[in-house]
Amino acid sequence: MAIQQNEPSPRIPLSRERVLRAAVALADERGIDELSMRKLGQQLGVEAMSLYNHVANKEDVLDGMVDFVVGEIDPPPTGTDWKTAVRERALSARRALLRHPWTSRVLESRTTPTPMVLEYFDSMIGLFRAGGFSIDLTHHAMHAMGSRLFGFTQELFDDSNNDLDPEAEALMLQTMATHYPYLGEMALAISHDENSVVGQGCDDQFEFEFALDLLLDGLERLRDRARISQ
Amino acid sequence: MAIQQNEPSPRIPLSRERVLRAAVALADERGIDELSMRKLGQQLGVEAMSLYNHVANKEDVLDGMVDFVVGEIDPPPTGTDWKTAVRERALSARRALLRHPWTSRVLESRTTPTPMVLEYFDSMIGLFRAGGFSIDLTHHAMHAMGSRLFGFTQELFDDSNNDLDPEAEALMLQTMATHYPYLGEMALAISHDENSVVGQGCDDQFEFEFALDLLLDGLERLRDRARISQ
DNA sequence: ACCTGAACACCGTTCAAGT
DNA sequence: ACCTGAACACCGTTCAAGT
Repeated sequence: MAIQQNEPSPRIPLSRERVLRAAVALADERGIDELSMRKLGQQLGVEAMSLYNHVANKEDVLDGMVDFVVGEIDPPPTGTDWKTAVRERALSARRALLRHPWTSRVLESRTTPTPMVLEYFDSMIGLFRAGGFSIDLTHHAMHAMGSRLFGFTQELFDDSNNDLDPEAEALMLQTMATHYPYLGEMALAISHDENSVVGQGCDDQFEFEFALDLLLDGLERLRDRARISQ
Repeated sequence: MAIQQNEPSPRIPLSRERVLRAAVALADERGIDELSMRKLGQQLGVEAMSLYNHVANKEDVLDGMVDFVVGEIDPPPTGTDWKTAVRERALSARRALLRHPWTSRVLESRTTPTPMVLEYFDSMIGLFRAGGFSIDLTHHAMHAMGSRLFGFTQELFDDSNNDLDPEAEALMLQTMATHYPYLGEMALAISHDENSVVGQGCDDQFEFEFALDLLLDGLERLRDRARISQ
């Protein structure tokens, strides 16, 4: 005979999973600015301090929330050409972000990408590579996909807050290559000089102009086509 | 005989201008997370409460900070073709945002664009129009410039938090058209049906796919060109 | 092992009181 | 007209204390 209670999910024990789910739900309903550890605890019928048994701190919660959304992105379709595969993936990502509109702002505040985010990028790189793109062009393509052309290029790997020594750096690159083969391949190709670090060797100015010119050229072509057909 | 003091800018009276300058400097040096009304006051040698004589609240400060950065973007060059004009403008915007890296995150949190931001968009639209782009293609071009293709389209005018009645809406569109001619032209063209509001009539899904396909087609072209030349 | 109460060092903002 | 001190309702987080 189960005892009925009005409390939200009363008997289910707290867990990281449950905390993150509640955080996503709260942000979806009330906005990310309304998310606080205290309100999150309240939502789970628990004091805020209890959350720290399942989660390191609020930053950890935010990381977990991003992972939750990234986890909702469909895996790349199989048996199609690279273009529809990349296309479907980007559209699926867009749908996930539309379901959780706070994600882009939270993403912008993250300093280091989580494994899930890296996995998403890695598989996206894999699609380009499988489509016959050179490492170099794939690299530019990835930057172009993420850039905002009103003045801002999203840096995938911000190397400015990097306090690792070269050996640790090389080791990290090594282990990364085993988990994210395409990311590793690209990182290696980009930084094959002495002081090589992941993301260094990215000429962000070049990448910005690459995406910008790709768009401008495409737009010009469309304009001229419209003129001719008139 | 001026009296010397070590206090930072002691005799200069407080003003909105001075508050915003200090806010930008503080965010540049210590990061946007470190910006608080209390620290901002401290930086100006004043209690936090004094700031409220020159600024409505913290949101107002953030709006002012964005305007400060947008104000640093160079005016569009004259006497050049549309492409170099748009290009120079985008590159200038990028330089401004690189000088103040917190801007993109603050921009993302703004709900309504300030007049300065509108002016920036308006003049950008003007460049496309002067370059012979149709209103329609200009509209798509503007969306494409601002979109982030990993899943997120930046909405220039988020109409979801719009509580104006149709008459007020029409009046706003009218006054907007006088201040921002190109924006007004476009808004009018987009929403020429009954329930017309600024930004409604934007098929965001279409815009996202437009930018995405423009990039994918361009990338394909580059890949094939690289293959041939090899 | 997990949850709590009290406490600490912070927030943004209001308001009556000072000059 | 501008600045201030005290106060309010919030934060994230620590830690000793409870079960």
